[in-house]
Amino acid sequence: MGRSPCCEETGVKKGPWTPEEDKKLIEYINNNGHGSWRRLPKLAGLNRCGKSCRLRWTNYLRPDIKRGRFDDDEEKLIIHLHSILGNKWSTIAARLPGRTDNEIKNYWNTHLRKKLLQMGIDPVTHQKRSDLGFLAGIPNMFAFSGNLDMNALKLQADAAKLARVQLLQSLIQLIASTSSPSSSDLLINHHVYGSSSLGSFGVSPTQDLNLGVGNTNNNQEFFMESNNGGGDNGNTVMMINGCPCPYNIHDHNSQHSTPSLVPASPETLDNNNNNNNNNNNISNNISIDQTQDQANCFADECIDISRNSNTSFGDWDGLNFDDSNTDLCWKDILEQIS
DNA sequence: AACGGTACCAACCGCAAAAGG
DNA sequence: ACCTTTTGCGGTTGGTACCGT
Repeated sequence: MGRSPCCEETGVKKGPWTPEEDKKLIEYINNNGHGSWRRLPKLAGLNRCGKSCRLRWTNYLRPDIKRGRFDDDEEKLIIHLHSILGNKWSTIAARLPGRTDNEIKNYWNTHLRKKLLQMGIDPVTHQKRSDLGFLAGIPNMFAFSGNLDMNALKLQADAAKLARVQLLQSLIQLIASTSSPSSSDLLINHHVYGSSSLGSFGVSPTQDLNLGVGNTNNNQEFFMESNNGGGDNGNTVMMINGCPCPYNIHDHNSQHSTPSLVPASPETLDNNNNNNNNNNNISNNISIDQTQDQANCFADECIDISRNSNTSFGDWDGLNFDDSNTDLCWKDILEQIS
């Protein structure tokens, strides 16, 4: 169990390897194998500690090492494996031929971790971040697609789509948390056909559900609960804190039309109160009536899109986050909540 | 051109498990 | 069973390239 003394040796060289040192190490290992790493430096004529030689070989000089950028599939696999294994870099590296644990670790820390953060995903837990702090990063999130290589385009397009879904979720969550009791007795009731998962993004199945439609995890602060398995074929109710969201954004049993706020029946209210009184434990910091109208337009379009979506993000592209002429008014919503 | 900030990544450090005597 | 040595791993550091001002 004792520590290796090799790196405590004095007089051994540290720092970057020279081409000459690399050549010596490669030639020695090609001819003799590495054998004992501790004895290798002396046998190979290198003024390095064995540990340094081993690291140089395993992380850089090994002939089967694949250099260059990580492609899209590798990125997806790393994210997926990290969601399962955590920082088990060597285990993750074993699943990516030609990649070293050090390389994957570096890539995670410099690229993928930031990507997930920008998408509002906690890179440690791979869960959606429950706070709204990531909204502050939205401008970066959408500017994110400006400096890409071709391999990253698809992943980042997915990331942008995910961000949109999460933005919608957060907006509705915020509206729910800022309503007054007099204007909160409304019920979201809409229908979603098909599913919305992040499978194509490479997040593990358990995380897929947390991010989109179909989650039944009551720990989620907000999610859409889907009943796809039953005869109702995709009847979906928006849920907040495990209870039906107390807003009627739009009833999609009828044809698409200008949404209206429909007070829920007393029975509905009672049920909601019984399910979770916290939903009415709320502050009222913004003009909820105005924001609700805007949110209704926004959510209405989202819901329509989700009705027609049958794969990962499909028609979420149809959400217009940029057009100032649109009646979505999402920017206004953001301004009001900021 | 100079400077400061940032990103990247090779290499190092220290801990702990595995292997060997 | 115990101790020492070796190896592997994950976190961190520091040099350097790049970019914006």
